[in-house]
Amino acid sequence: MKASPAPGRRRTRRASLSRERIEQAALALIDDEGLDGFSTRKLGQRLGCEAMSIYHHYPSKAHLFDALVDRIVGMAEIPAQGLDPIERIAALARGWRAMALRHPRFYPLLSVHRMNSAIGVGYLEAVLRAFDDAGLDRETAARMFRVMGYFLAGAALDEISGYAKGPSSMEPVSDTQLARDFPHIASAGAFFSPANFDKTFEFGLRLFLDQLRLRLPSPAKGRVPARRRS
Amino acid sequence: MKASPAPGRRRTRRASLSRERIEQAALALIDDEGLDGFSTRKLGQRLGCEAMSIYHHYPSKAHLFDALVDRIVGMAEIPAQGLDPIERIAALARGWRAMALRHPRFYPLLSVHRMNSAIGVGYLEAVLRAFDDAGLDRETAARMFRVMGYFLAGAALDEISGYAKGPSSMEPVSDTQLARDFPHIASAGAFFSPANFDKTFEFGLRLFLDQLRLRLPSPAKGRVPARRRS
DNA sequence: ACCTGAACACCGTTCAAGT
DNA sequence: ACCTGAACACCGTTCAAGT
Repeated sequence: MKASPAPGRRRTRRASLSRERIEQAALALIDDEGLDGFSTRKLGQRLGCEAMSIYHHYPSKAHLFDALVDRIVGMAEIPAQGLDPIERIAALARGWRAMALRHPRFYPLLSVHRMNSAIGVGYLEAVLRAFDDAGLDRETAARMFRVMGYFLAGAALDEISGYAKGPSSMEPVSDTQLARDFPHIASAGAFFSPANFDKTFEFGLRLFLDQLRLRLPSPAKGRVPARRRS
Repeated sequence: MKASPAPGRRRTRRASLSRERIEQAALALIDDEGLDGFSTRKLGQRLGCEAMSIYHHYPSKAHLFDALVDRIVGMAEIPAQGLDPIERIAALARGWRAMALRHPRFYPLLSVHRMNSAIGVGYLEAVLRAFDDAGLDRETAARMFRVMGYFLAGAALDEISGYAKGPSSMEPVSDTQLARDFPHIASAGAFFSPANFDKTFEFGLRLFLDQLRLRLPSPAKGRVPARRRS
């Protein structure tokens, strides 16, 4: 992990630059030092080249980060289309969360990123298709899709900021003040710990899926839903 | 709005610096130019002082931003405690959203900020108290509180990135490709427009409140719920 | 106590030049 | 085609100094 030159073949001078190498090194740098710790100069250092060499492969840092978004979103699991739509939706939700937690330092960027690349839209298409396949009308499917996305974004951000120290530094409330002035928060604190992230996520997902089932036109239990026109 | 010196009294040399003035100018700067456009030097320019003068009032930029978080969260409406708990929860949800949209360029920072100041925890306390007052057991109250927070965070971020151009710049999917390769997204696009933000938010809020009512021990219709011990 | 100004160690990116 | 190195216009922050 220390830019070991791998002295094998002689054709590559110094493991010449490529999008693949750059993106992997960029992701590793962000995993290690966070978005604030990232810089093109540090990335160049890891790659054994000048910072400016990167600009031959990406027109700007923003474009490199766009590529990272695609790479990470592309890692999110998409269940087979033959499965039951509700099962698919649940798997997509859990897959999104797993993807977010695989690169927690990067996720804050993803959470404000508009996913309008082919890979991003392709992922969203797979999710929305599951809602359509479940038998919801178009409007309900679209809104349920959106609401689940809200839940997923918020859950990921909460879990990530729950792991990190966070940028807050002013006057954190002490435990004694918490118990005295904020009794509800104090007594619920145990449920907000990282050990509870799984349970809270599954609780929220079940809540959502319960409402989803209530909105289905028929029970559709175990039935293969017909593909909608087009 | 252009640093007009307001030539009134002669006691103040040049409207001397204060936390109040600094924070208001900082917020205005972020509203105008976004978090990326903010810098202590630009802020000094707006205040008619050197950038370093700010450091006499805050130990660092992070501390100034913490103060802005408090200031903005403090603006979120907290409904009177006498109201019905479910009404309170709905008002708190709408109030959070309104607060987020009042300073959309700042909200991305708030979304990853740990709210552990007295003001932040005080706000969370008011929200969680409403869930407890509704009659839920402690664990359900804590998890419902968290899940609503997830929904609110995701909704705010989606609406904000829906207004802005966003950092994405690579190869946005064209409308013709969208219609061809991503038919579900294409036909649902109308429901994702800013004009639909209100409806989607209210849809999600109702979905959540419906599940909340299902979990209440008794209908509790119009009844004033007893305060829980302590 | 409150503010200044030079300085330091960083950024992303432009540009002309090297191979 | 691919990479370099100096340079430019920025950052947040330290520090010694001014009033």
